[in-house]
Order: sequence, then structure tokens, then C-alpha cells
Amino acid sequence: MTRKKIRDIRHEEFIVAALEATHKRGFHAVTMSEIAAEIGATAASINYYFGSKDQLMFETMRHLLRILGATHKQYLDVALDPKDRLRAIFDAHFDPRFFTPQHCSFWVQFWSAAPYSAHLERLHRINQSRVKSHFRAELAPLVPAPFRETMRRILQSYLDGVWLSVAQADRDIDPRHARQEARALIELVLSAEVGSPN
Amino acid sequence: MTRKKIRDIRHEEFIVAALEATHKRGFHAVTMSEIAAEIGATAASINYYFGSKDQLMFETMRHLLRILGATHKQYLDVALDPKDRLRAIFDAHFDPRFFTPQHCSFWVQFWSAAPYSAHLERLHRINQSRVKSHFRAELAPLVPAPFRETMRRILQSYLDGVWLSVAQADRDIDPRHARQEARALIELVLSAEVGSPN
DNA sequence: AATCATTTTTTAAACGCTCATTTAATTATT
DNA sequence: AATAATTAAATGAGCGTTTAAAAAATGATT
Repeated sequence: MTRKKIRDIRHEEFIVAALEATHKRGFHAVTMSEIAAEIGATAASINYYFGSKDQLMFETMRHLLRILGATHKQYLDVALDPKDRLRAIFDAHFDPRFFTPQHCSFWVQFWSAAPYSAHLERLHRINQSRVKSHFRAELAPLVPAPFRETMRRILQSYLDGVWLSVAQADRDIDPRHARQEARALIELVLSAEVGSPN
Repeated sequence: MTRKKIRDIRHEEFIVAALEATHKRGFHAVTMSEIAAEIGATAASINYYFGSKDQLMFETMRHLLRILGATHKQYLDVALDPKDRLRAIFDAHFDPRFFTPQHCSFWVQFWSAAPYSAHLERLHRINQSRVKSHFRAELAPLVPAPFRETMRRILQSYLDGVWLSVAQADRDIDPRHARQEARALIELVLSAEVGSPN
């Protein structure tokens, strides 16, 4: 019997509402009332369930991270070789379940606000080191050590950059295309002719 | 006679103050008083010179764009071949005069806030299409047409991503190193073996 | 040089508004 | 009847902006 408790239902609803409202109005501009209105509720009930606005935003980001983690795991489970495992990182980030305008907006704005809140900062650090170690692990069998860190930073910056430009909507959301370009970049990185200056 | 008018002096001072204060407190969190305090002035005088907080932030970004534009021009002036011209884009963005923690913070937060303000949005669109056409022009002699747009998006996303990760201070500011990695990426892109799937 | 009117620059204080949060009461559920 | 969920209204703090007055700079006239 998967009879959900009301508490869990509201939790989910408000998080979806926060994503939608943030996308519409911006991370800082959005108000409790706007978020609540998204599901026909009232600002006070957010505090009843989450305690504060900050906490709601925090939980919303954790929600995104859970989706990302689960999606990543799925791709890893079907990966056949090291290259597949590297692709899995991008495939997860660019999965249609994760790569949506709402999520992009929230994602980018949350991270750019993170350095100014100890609470959010912590989440950022955890996530960042998780992604970093994933990249390192997957690159290990593919790229010789001296170039590995450079390649990792290139891939990781690219990944961040895609989100940024999508959040600014000068690029449409197209998961399939995003994945395709990520693969192109992966090919470039893996085909690197070592040390060809000028 | 370079006797500056007080108006120009204050303009400059407040813009520097805005960069510093924003870096410390965050784009949205920072207050007029904090910015003014940065140079021992008072919030009201910001409005005297700029009219509003929004306008100050707007002018501050224009200031950054002017620095970037001038720096870029310098590099273009000494570029000897197409590859140099492509490098010039990255060299300008990663020039020590431009690539500072304060500028990074402001840069990233400004752009992520831009979609929610018509005023800022306009600045974003102008800048974005400027950068885009620069990339296109410089890539034209270097990359065959069918792959040019993909390569451009890869380079541009990478560029954005570097800023994002620097703003989050999980990567130290090191202009020389940033440039070096950008060159590595350029080499990758230019050495692309066309159409090598799987 | 000195005075004084005029303009520019600066500030302290007041204003008004928004918004997150709290409280106390109401409605729904068990 | 008791507990959980929800809300309307009150609270209070923070902030950008306005205003009116003070202070500083300017410059014309002795």
C-alpha cells in the first residue's frame, strides 16, 4: 500500500511549485506567496512544512540532486565500457527528466547564490566533489595521467557552461542535441594528440 | 589637461565599490549602504549619481564590458593568424585586468539575474550576440562549416563554465593557467578528426 | 584677497513598501 | 474528542528611494 502521507505529498508539491515559480520570477525575486499560489496554497503553509523559505530552496536543490543521482545510476548500470561510463555523466545531466527549463533556471541561480550562504555552500561543496570524483574515476582508464586533470576541467566547465547558457534561454532546451554535442566533445578529448603545441 | 570632473570620479568609484561589495555580499543581498560604505559615502549619493540601484548595477556591467572589449581589441591588434585571433577571445576573458574574483562574481550573478529584468536582459542579448559573432568569424577559416557551430558552442559553453566555477571559488583565479587550458581546448577543437563516431 | 551669492555635492532622517515569519483561530481529518 | 492542516491577519525588520537641509565648492564682484 503506497498510501502517501499528506506530509510527503505537500513536500513534493511545494518543491515542484518552487521550481516553477523560481523559473518564472527568479531565485531571489520569487516570494513565498507566489510559490504557494502555484498550488493554490498559502505562504504560511510553506513554513508549516519547511520551516523557512531558505529551507524550502535547500530541499528543492536536494530534490534535483536526487533525480540526478538516480538517473546517473541508471546510465551507469547499462554502461558497457569506460567510454560509456564517461558518457553516463553527461547523459544523466542531459536526460529529459532532469534537463528542463525549470530545473536549469533553478540550478544555475542556486549555485550562483551558494557562495553567500553557509547552508547552500555546503550542498555545493558536496555536489562539486561528487561530480569531480566521478569524472576522475571515469577518465582514469581513458586519458593518461598528465592530461587527465586538464581534460576533466574542460569537461566539467563545459557542463556548467551549458547550464548557464540554457538558463539564459539563448539556447533552446533539446536534450538529444545536448547529448550529441557532449559526445562530440568527449570524442575530441579522447582523441587528443598529446603535446602538439602551436 | 586631464582634470576629471567630480561626476566622473564618483562614477568610477561607485562602480568599483559595487564590484567589491557584490563580491562580498552577493548580487541581490548587497545593499546600497554597503556599496556606499565601501568608499565612505552614503546610500543617497548613489541615487544622486546613478538614479537607482538597478542603474548602478547596469552601469557596472557596462564598465566590465568596456574593459573586456578594449582588452580583446588589444589582442586582436597583435594577432598574426586565424588561430591567434581565436585565442584572442580567450586571452581577453582571461586577462588579469579582467579575470579577477570580483569581476567573476559580478559577471556570473549578473548574467544569471539578467533573464528576469528587461533592462539587464537587453545588455545580455547584445553581449551574447557580439561574442557569438566573434567566435563564428574566427572559427570560419579554421573549422569546416558543418562542424563550426558545434565547435563554437563547445568553446562558448566552456568559457561560460570557467566563469561559473571560478565564481564559486572551487577553482582559484589563475589567469595564466586559465589561458593555458583554453589553448589546450582550442588545440583539441582544431585537431578534430571529422566524423569518428563511437 | 575677501566677501557673498549661487550652484554642486553630501547627508540624515523620514517614507513607504515588500516580504518572511509568527500567532491565533478555523477547518479538516482521524 | 483530539490531532493535523490551513489560513487570515498581525508583526516587524530591511531596504530603496525621496526630501529637505547642511556643507562644500565655485565664481563673480569688490
